[in-house]
Amino acid sequence: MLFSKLVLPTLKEAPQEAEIISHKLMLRAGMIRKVASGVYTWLPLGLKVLRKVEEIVRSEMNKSGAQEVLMPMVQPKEIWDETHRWEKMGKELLRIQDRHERDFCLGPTHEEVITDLIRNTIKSYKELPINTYQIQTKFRDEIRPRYGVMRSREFLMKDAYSFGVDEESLDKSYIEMRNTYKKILEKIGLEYKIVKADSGAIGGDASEEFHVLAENGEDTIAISSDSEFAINTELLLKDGEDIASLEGKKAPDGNGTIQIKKGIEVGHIFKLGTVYSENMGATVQTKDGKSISLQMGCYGIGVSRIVAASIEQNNDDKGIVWPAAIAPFDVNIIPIGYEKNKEIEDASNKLYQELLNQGYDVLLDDRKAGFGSKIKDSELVGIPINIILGNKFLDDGSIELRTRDGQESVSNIEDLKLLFNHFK
RNA sequence: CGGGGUAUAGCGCAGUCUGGUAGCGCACUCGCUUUGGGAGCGAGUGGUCGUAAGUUCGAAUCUUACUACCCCGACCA
Repeated sequence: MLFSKLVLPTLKEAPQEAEIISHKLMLRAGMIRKVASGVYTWLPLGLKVLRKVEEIVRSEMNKSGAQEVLMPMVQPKEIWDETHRWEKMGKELLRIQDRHERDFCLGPTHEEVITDLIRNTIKSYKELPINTYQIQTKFRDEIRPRYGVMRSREFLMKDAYSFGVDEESLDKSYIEMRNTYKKILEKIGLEYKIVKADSGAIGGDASEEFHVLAENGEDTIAISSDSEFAINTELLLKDGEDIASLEGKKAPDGNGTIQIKKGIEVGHIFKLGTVYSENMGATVQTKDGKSISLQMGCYGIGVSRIVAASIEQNNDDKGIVWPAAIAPFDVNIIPIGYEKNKEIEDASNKLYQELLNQGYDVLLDDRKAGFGSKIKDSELVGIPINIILGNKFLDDGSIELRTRDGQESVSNIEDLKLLFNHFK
């Protein structure tokens, strides 16, 4: 009735395809299933987490004053020719043709589309600055997809593009996004580091990456022992030098020594300058009637990658330990003898409704299964709070509360409601 | 693309060396008994052994080609 089997299609053993912990746990917890290399279906449980991350990102972006748009995934060759990226991008750009043999690509990023929109829409400095964003599926035909949704070919990304009249305006937008990204990662509850980075193929001047710290991270970063400064080691290494040799050396910013850590890049912010606006003729008129190319910035967050990175940073031998803000459910009600005992069934159903009404995201595990399987699954999937109704409830009305981090307490149903009421 | 590996039921595996027509655990279905840490008993369902060709009386097993997937490198949110 309340419980759909598709919510918990858990696996006792991880499929052979998975190597790292987050990938294994996402498969075991029934969050994702592979369709092709680097291409995944999100199951209900995984999608709930993905949507929670997405909502936090959206809400912080909106607070920053950015405007949400939705651009197409399929993009015509013509605009990519204008920036010469149709040539430059290589095989990572998945090219397709329509029935008229016109060339298109699946969007790996959207600088061309957004710049096209802005040049046709914004004509005066008075309408600037502006920051636009979207949360949308990207496709990059990665040389080697791996680690499940950590490095997939199709993935969900929030990409934002700012436009302003001068460098000062760009700086402001950049700082605004930098602060917004901090808020997003803090709200989600991840340990992260802002890292000086190479701006790569997208081009432009300055750029910084946001790394979630985790042992299995693909990037290696050098952190100053005595300051907030961090830099991607790919910028530090000279030819033939290995990463280990950096450890303990003087930090690049002069504050203490270098500590080496592994990180997962979940965000990247760039000052693009006028590269795209010059190529595509995105100009506005200034106060004194001069025509100038727009100063652009672009800011990306890997929404689906954050889900994997969160698991990579927060897990134990039992399974996933979600930060509360993005857990698929807040509470799991575990009845023992649900289908056999009317008293348990009624109490569970009632509690489920009431918590739902109070605004909690609640699951009722009404499967015909023993306590062992239910609690194991709950721990695997990482639901922060479990409410157990069993023999003790029948005896004297007591209910057990058990958190994912192992704290147990006993209560009765009225006190429990008061407690939950208090927290909401 | 270079190097390494895997492919047998939904998942994990054995069987391959030494050819004889496919098996185990979990899951699933039915029945009864169970229900506070992945329940027990009984009865079942499910596989053209990745694909194609070859060798052979006979191929999961030997040969060749191909494909998919995974891992290590360059790319990236």
